[in-house]
Formats: sequence, C-alpha cells, structure tokens
Amino acid sequence: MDTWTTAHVVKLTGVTARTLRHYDAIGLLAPAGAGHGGQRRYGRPELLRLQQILLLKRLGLRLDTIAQILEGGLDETQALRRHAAEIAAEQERLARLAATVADTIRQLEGGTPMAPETWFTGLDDRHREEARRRWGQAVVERAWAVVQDMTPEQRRAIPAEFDRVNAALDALRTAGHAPGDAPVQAVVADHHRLVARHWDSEPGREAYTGLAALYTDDPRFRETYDRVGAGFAAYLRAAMDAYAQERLP
Amino acid sequence: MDTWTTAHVVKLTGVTARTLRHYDAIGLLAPAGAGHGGQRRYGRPELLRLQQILLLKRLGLRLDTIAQILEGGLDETQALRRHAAEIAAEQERLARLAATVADTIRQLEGGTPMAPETWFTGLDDRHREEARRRWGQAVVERAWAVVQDMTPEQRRAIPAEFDRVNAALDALRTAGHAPGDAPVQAVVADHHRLVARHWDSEPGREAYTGLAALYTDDPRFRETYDRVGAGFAAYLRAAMDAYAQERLP
DNA sequence: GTATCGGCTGACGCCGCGTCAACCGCAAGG
DNA sequence: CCTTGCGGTTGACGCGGCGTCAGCCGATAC
Repeated sequence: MDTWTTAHVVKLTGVTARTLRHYDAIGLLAPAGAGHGGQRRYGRPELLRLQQILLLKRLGLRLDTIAQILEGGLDETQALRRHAAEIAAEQERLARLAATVADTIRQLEGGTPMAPETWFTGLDDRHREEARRRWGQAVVERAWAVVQDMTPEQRRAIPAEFDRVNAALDALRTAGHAPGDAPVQAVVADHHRLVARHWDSEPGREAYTGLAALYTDDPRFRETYDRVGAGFAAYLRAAMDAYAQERLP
Repeated sequence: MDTWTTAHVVKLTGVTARTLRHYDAIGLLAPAGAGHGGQRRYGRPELLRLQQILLLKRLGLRLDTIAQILEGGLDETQALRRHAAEIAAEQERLARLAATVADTIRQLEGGTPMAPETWFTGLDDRHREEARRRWGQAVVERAWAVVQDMTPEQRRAIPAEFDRVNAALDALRTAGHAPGDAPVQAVVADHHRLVARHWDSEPGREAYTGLAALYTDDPRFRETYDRVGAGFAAYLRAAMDAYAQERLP
C-alpha cells in the first residue's frame, strides 16, 4: 500500500491524531480518502504536504497563512519576511518589558522610590493606546517621544531628580513648615514641573490630586515615600493637594 | 460623592466598561455596591486596587496571578522574578526562531541547500517534545546537545560538508556509475554518517528512505539538490534507497 | 460472547477581553 | 403623553490551536 492510517502518520510525523483531524476540519490537510468505517487514509502527497505544514509551523506561521502559502495564493519568501519582522517587533516589546519588570523588582526590593514617570518607561504600542485614553492623546505621544530620546544615563537620573525634590520638601517639613506654606508650595511647583516633564504635559487638578492620593493610599508608594522620612508620604500628599486646589485648573 | 460610575472610571483609568465587568465576573475587582438600576459604583479602594491591577497587567502578568498577589496569597517580588524568567525564556525562544526564519529565507532565495540537519537548528523546548516523538527520544536529546555546543563557525561548516559529499556523488554519477555501485554506496555511507552525526543517531531504514523520498518529492529539496546537477536529486534518492535496503536495519 | 483496540464525531476548555444583541431607566424635547 | 437618545445592564459568541473528555462503531483476539 502507499496509503497510511492515522496511527501510522502519527508515528511517522509525531503529530497527534487530534491535530490531523483538526487540519482536516479547517481544510488545511484532507486525507486522500476514507477506508472502511470512515477511517482516514493518507497518501504520499498528503504526507509531503504535512511535512511542509510542520516545517512552516515550526517557524511560527499561523495555520491560515500556511494554507495560503500551500495553495499558492501567498508568496512564501514574502510571508516569511513579514513574519520575521513581526518576530523582531515582538523581541523589542519583550526587551522593553523585561527592563520594566526588572525595574519594578528593584523598586520592590527597596531601591529608589517608584516614581510615577516609570509608568511610561515600558510603554509599547498596545499600551500607548490604553495610556492615551488614560491621560490624553498629546500627553502620551510626547511622553513617548521623550522617553525614546532619553539616553540610559538620563533615565537613571530620573530617581535622583525626585530624590532632590523630596529631600528639599522633607527639610522644610522637619523645619516646621505646614504643607500649605509658601516655601513648601514653591518646591511642590518643582515637583509638579518634574512630573509634567516626564509626563510631558501639565497634570491638571484631578490628575495631580489622584497622584497625591496614590502616594498615601497605595502601600507600595507610601512605603517608598515614607522611607524619605516618617510621615513624609502624608505630608507630600497634603502639599500636593493644596497646590492642586490653589494653582491647577 | 466618593463613588464613581462605570463611565467615570473609564475616563479616569482608560479601561473599557467591558473590562470592568469582566474583572467583576472573574472576581478580580468587584464594585463597591450597586446604585439605582443595578449600576455599578466604584469607591476609592476599588480605584486603588484597579491601579495596582493595571500596573501589574502592564508587566505582562496573568489576571489570576494578579488576583493571587492582591489577595496576599502570592509574594509579589517572587511572582515578578518568576515572570522575568519566563520573559527571558521567551526571548531566547524568539531569538532562535528569528535565526531559523532568517536561515530559511536565505535558503529560499537560493543560498546553500537546505540540508535536513537544519531541522534541528532552531529546536526549542516545545518542539523538542514534538521531535522526540518523531525521531525518538535519545536522538533529539543528543542532537540538541550537539547543536548547543556548536560554535557559529561549525554551524556554517555544515552546508560545506554536505556540498563535498554531494559533489563526490555527482562526480561518480557523471562518470557513469549506477546508484547501487560499490563506490557510490561508499560515498552514501559517508552521507549517512553525516546525517547521523547531525541527527546524532543512526537513521534507520525507514527514516533514511523517508529522507530520500523527501529529496525528490519536496519541490524545495529537489530544486536545491538538482542545482548540484540535473537529475541529481533522483540519483541521490536511488542511491540512498539502495543503501537503506542493503545496509540499514 | 465479550473485551480490547483503533478509529470516528461532536463538544467544551483555555485567556482576555471585543463585539454584537436585547433590554431597562431616566431625562430632554416634541 | 410619547419619542428619542444616552448610559447602563446581562448574556452569548468569537478569536487560535489544539488537548481532552464522552459516546459510539467496526474489526479482531480470546
């Protein structure tokens, strides 16, 4: 015989019987014919087609794309080139993601405070869409461009800038200044500008108070900011609230 | 009020209403209560929880993992570290995949012949399982190790080795030798050893004849092998068939 | 006869929602 | 008063590539 049953094909190629039936169901690989009792029988052309299917599948192509290629409706080289581009894009995405995850781990372990601008650091295309609705279109577009243009040195400088502002505020606090006092508010203005620069837009009153709330209510933020000094998170929040109410639209 | 409707939360956070309902349905984030007409109402704790959810989601964590973390049943740092490891593994996989795809494109463009040992080159963990059933356990394990240990120089040398064998066989063919002649069979023995080395196991009769069939029946293989000389693919196949019948178990 | 093997055909499940469809409550405008 | 429209609700299907049942059939071995 030059036909084979499902079990034989399974041993020859390593695919499961379920997969063969699936390929039949979606029209990717039909058996040559049916034997007794509706049993599938595969001939040599089917085996060869299966080999090519498996080859392309190992390269990560989707089954419908493979079908198009095998039907001749799609140029194989062209499809592979496009696929390679997709892989490259995915690699970039993963690289950024890995960096962001690593950053987060460092911050959790008690490194530098988790400043809100890191929310932008790992933004990829998909989340740009999300963030765009969240903070507004222009904000994200420009923040994205800003982060893209930053050198690693500049990125590493971010926590330091916040550290300076935080230290100044804490100094005023220990000196007895209330959150609403003019010198404090002046430093908060710096803070606001700093956030604005990294968000690359002016946080409005709502956004800024929301951020302030996060500082005290989110345990992660509160912990890192309270490390500046006991009660600093609450102080910072009060100062930001006051600033938002008086200065922001 | 310190509660917000769905629409408000949508504007604040950028998630869709559908997503909020989904999170409710899977028990990840329930609204604080229901207002008039069953409308969802979210309070400040829910918003904060949502912020944390979105933060972790941006890092690529699965929703059930996020739920476990927020319930306190899973250590966040630990989960992130494991996640980072998964990302790294996926990056490796993609890197190998990209290399394999690039190889395939080169071969399609008429580069060096597509030798069967390249079937192993891009093997990752998932496909090792597939290949293990296909060619047997030990075969794959050792082939894998072999490819891992190869330097890029060695890898680039693979096509050259096959080229030498092919050239020798073609020389015998143009000299008038039949595929079953002893000198031809001697060179085929080299070919078999070469394949065996790259598969890191002796191809049996069935496997070797299957490979031979591929050389003539798969247009891609036939084309590249016929480039050695017109009709060479058929000649090589006949010689391999004869070898398999006489020498292989 | 019956137990077993090998095959078959549905159908559900995975994951994270997008996208209908069908319905309800409330306010503004005719 | 009715209509229209907005903003919300609850299902349910779909996506990709099968794994994994459940339930049935035909041929073979004991």
